[in-house]
Amino acid sequence: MRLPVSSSNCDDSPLEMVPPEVRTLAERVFHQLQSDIVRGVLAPGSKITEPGLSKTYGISRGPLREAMRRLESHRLIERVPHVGARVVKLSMKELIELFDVREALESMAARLAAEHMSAEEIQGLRDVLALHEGQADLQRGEAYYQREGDLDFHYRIVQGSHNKMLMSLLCNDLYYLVRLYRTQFSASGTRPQRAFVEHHRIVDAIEAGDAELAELLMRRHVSASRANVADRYAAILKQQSSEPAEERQATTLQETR
Amino acid sequence: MRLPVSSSNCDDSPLEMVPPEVRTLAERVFHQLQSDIVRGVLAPGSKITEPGLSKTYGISRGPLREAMRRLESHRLIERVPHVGARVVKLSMKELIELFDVREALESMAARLAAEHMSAEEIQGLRDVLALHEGQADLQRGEAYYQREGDLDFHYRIVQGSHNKMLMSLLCNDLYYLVRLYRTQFSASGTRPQRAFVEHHRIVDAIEAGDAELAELLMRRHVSASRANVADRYAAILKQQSSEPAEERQATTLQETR
DNA sequence: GCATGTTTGATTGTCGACAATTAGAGAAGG
DNA sequence: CCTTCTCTAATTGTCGACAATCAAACATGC
Repeated sequence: MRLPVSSSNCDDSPLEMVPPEVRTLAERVFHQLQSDIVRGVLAPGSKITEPGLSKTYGISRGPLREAMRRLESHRLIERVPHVGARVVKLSMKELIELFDVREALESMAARLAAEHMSAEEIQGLRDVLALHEGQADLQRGEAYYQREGDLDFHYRIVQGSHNKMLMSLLCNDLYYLVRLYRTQFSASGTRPQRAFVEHHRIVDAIEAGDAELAELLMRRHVSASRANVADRYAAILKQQSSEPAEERQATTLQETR
Repeated sequence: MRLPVSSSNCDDSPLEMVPPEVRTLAERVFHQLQSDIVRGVLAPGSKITEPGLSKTYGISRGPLREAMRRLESHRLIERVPHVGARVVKLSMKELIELFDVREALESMAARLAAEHMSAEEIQGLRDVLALHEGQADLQRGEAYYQREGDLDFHYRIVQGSHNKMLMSLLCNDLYYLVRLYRTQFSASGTRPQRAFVEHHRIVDAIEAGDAELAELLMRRHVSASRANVADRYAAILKQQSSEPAEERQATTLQETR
């Protein structure tokens, strides 16, 4: 039973140009697990057992444990020796702390981007914005915006900083957590439009080479995003406490696997 | 042959109150490797093989590979599939990038510390400073200062931020790299005294609850430290290029193991 | 002599089995 | 009925062996 490990992996390239470094089983299951956690297939707080995953993904426990160790380092799962592992579940305090760190790091990225981004990279940024402009869900002001496109935008700015350490911290350590909770607390109301405007202002500052302004605008942008997420988290908590309380697992999809 | 893995581990506690979570082999060898890398026992850039380490530490390759995967996530070693792993070796550019990130993160920590630190924690900070005051090597202005004590100081401020995400990033991801290179590029000349004064100013700001000032001072402090390290790195590079070039391994201790 | 192809040795990747530890079910006692 | 203890089942930690892959040494041909 050799069920394909990368069932949701989009690049079943015909062959040639084998994916970067997805040749080893441990690599594949790592990315698969990462994706499953971020997408909510494995609910936050749910317990994961090695034999279970081993059977699910059709691999032995060796590579699986290595993948889990990496996920642990990236803060996507939490392990207790001799007990087991659970998918991480951030409290509201922790979620806000995450955004605080983002604020410091991304504002720095914006400053560096204003100093170092090439004309081509800036054009790429503009293209991303233009793409969002035409998106229907943005006009409708629905929660759909901010799902992936927003991260594309932030990704590109981080890349534009040309600071590998910064890129690694944001893209490998923080963004997966952000994506994990973005699904639940995606912005709504007038926030998407405002965010879109803020993105434009930031790109303007970067294009003008105004590092100080880019940093300031990005700091405000992330701060506003944090406020939005905090509001929605509080609203969900309130709604939960009004309901009698049956499982207190909330907004998750499934429990075990 | 059950040779004790933690030969350099100082806590052979009689028993009772077993160390936090150092019960599993993978944990022990992880900390051991981390220590050996940071202390320079395993030279930056040197290749490390699994059978070699496996024999050195007297454990099987299973737990060893898990430890290595964690070290990889923490950026202390670099792996290439099917090829092997090497101890990380930062270029001057990467080292400066590391300090840039430190600047952003630690200045944030200082700001939060000014807002959240308790009286006891501030007193602890003062104690650390008082301890340094009496240290002989500080007066002599030698390179010895800045080895561990400086980090103690920074550790405490990061703790004082009360932001777990920030603590994790700085203490688990960045400080080990900082310590790895601090040995080589430790400050000298008038820098130690100046750093000491800067530390005092920062604590004053924190005690006064002046978050903005604490942030600014910490930003300058780390920035000055980066400039110092950059100077010394450049000096070593220059000295190297004048020497004919025999191994270009430079400032390392040993090659393989 | 240099480039190319082959072989060999070692290292990495993967697997299955066994030992150690834990958490929960169930029995015994108060 | 609750507490405590024991025991069992499942999970985690560890090990040794086998297969896949790579790098360098060797040989061959031009």
